[in-house]
Amino acid sequence: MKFKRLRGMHDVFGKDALGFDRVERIARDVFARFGFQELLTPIMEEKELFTRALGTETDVVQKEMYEFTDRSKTLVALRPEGTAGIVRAYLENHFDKTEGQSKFFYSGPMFRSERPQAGRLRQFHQIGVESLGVASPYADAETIQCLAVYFDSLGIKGYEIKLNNLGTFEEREAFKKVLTEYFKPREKELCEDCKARLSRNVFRLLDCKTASCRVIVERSPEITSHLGEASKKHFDAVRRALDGAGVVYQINARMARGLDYYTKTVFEVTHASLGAQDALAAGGRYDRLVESFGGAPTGAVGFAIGVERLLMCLAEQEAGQAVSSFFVATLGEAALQKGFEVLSTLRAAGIQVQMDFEAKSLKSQMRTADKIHCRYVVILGDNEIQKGVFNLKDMKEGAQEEHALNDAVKILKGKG
RNA sequence: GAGGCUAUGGUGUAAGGGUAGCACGAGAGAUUGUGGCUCUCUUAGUACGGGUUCAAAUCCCGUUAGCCUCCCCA
Repeated sequence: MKFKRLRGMHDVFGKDALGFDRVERIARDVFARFGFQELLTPIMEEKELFTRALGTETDVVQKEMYEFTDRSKTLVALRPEGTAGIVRAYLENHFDKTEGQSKFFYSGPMFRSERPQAGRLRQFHQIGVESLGVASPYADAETIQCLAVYFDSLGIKGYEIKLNNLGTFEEREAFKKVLTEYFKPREKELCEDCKARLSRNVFRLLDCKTASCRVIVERSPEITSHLGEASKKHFDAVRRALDGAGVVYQINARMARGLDYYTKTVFEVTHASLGAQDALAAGGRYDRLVESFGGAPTGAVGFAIGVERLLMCLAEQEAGQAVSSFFVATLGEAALQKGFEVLSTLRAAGIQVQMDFEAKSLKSQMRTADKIHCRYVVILGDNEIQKGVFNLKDMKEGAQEEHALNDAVKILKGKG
């Protein structure tokens, strides 16, 4: 074959397509219950939007974005995540002026040019939620609870919610110094990766998997004890609210996030069955992002779920059931013509019905009907056409009845 | 982006220098216009490009893709 799909990009069909559909349907239902409205943004934006939002130093921006200059010489990028676009749309459509608070959900493809692996694709899908215009810790708790309720509704077992608080930008900068001062004298004992992380991004050092680094990390200062009063109070309030709502979580004081926009609350949902790419969803508060886009200081919190990873966690779903309940089988050219008419009439009446235009023998048509799990077959041959009737076979019972062609819609509706 | 492992009909697999085989699937048929079970027949493959050899699915090199770990993240 001449063409192949691009690396890290998948075709979705069959069981996966059903999974996508189910996951999105339940998301709509649950998110609506929590008051989130759908907001779909374009998959392309000015590149600058993402570098501003995510931070120029992040890997996502530095080496993973699909970017190009379009015909009008604008530097654009395929979105690597959903939040930046939502915040842009929030400001551009004046939600900040017309609504006290705005709660959105979205669903769609994201693009990151990484080396593919199970659970890591170049085009992947996220479903996410953003609450804008709320600084209250209850919004954090609501968001996290919404995520938990969603996973429970899908029937996902064994997921873990990890919670941390990174403080304000200022607190985080101050803590970065504290951390660097702690690790610097121990640099020689660190692994090669961590030596690099020390100057590039100290926070990443905290979740290093090397045993030797872990020993050092375990005794490192924790950010929770370096927070200001406001951040501490916020964190406590989030925890109390979650406890009150019965959401189970774990505090992980060493959890860092890769995107620069997070402030205060951050969280991550992991699942042990996923292997190396074990983050099922992640999110947090980003109180400075709206401001950095030129809006007023605006509290905001949200999360994104990796749809493909979610599907990997779901137990094997039932195989696809009948694509339709009725099948039209014909014999001969005249019947084929008549059959097509009947087919169209039935479909216009809202009945799910299939027909095989190629089949030669009645036998092969019956076989096809059986294979796609049709319960009833409408049989049309010259005999029937002359009498103005059709035969209806019940594939399950094996019984067969004759009815007037004019009553077809009425009869089939009664069976359906 | 780094290291490693892998690649045989549509799918799952066998053959480990000497005839590419099996199962499932798909298609047709088993007394005239009736599915499922059974039987028969048909279908279709060594990822791609080089090299070694009398001979390559098998050995070597490269490419591509997938997977695992790292990195990163959803």
